[in-house]
Amino acid sequence: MIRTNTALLDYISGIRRDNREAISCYNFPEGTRIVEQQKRLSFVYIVKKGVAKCFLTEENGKDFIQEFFGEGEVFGEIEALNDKLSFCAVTALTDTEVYQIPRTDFLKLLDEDKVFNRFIMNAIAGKVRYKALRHAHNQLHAIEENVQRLQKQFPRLLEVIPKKDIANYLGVTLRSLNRVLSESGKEKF
Amino acid sequence: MIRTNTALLDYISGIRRDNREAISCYNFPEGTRIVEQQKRLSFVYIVKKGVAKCFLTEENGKDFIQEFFGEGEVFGEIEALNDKLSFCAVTALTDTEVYQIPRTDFLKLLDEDKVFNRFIMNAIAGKVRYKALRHAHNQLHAIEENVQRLQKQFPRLLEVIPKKDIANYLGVTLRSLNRVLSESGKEKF
DNA sequence: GAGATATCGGGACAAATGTCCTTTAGGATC
DNA sequence: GATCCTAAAGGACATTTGTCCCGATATCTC
Repeated sequence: MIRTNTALLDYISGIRRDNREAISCYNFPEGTRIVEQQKRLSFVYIVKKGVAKCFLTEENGKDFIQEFFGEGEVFGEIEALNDKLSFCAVTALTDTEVYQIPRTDFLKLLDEDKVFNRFIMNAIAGKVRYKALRHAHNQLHAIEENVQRLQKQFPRLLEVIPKKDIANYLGVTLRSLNRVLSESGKEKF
Repeated sequence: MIRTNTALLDYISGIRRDNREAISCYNFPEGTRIVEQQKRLSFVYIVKKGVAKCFLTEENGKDFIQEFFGEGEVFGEIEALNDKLSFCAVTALTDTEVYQIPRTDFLKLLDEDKVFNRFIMNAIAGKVRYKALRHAHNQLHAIEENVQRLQKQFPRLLEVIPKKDIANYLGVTLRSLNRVLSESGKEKF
């Protein structure tokens, strides 16, 4: 649910010690936007601290949350590779620090640093696997089971993430989420 | 919907001319199973000819179709990278020929052949992007709009793919799919 | 030809989910 | 204090989707 990749974070921190001019670090206060949807991206980002949400707004105004990015998660790498416009926006859910790598430097690193290459390859592969399992579950189960799965993965869910975001992550309305939460509570009595 | 990657297919065909011992080619008749779910995979596959379906069976017995693989699509690469069990099964929807690359040769190619590395990186990145857009749309629109989107992407849809598979791809029941198909037909009169 | 089996189509009803609307509460701003 | 946001909670109702049927049709097998 909140994805992390501490091995990648450690590695990029190490690279940065030798390469300070290429990799910069920025702070985004809670609620601010890090990446816009449908823009050309010049950078690849890696979360150093905090949690960001990555989401897509459809033409009907509804949002769908792709992932919550925690420490070490990379974003912008898909766009750097395929040279298309960003298909998601990213905003800081808490105060968030990110490493920012210019696209050309990122591609050069991929090409010249085999360890980095493998880290990124694994990160992207992880996204495929995660999405595959998540969406299969979401499509084949009722909201209640999907919520329970999230709570199991991440018990502090309701304390940390606004309910509207949880609903948007599950692809349901806030009303429906509230309903299953209160009803599954009742059943215990 | 039916994904293809002819550039990768051409490239792998070229590699195979110099490397015939590593990359073999097999034929799978319609309906046969190429990969099992929850198994350790020893190979990475690239579709040479035909269409295969990649799907996941949940513990409640329901299937969810992840992708239809057409020419040049690669599968098994996620498992080769992360060394986990397969999370999907793959069966031949039509008679299907595949190139089969032993896992160790695949990883060696990734490491030693920068062009191949980039092809695979782009292929996996493409899967992330495709899934992100697809699932956002599916979660935020009604079945009818989702079917229309598929028909627009792939007009011969209903002639080529069994309805049950289309329903499983959309994560809905066959009954619901039939309903929206017959009702959206009626509205035109 | 009789008996399996698979795909397709759809009726009737049940259950899940969405839409719309009202209320409450707290924080921010002027 | 008045006003404006935003998040949360939930009632009432409409719509969508699923479940459980039954029947038709085609193919394959013995």
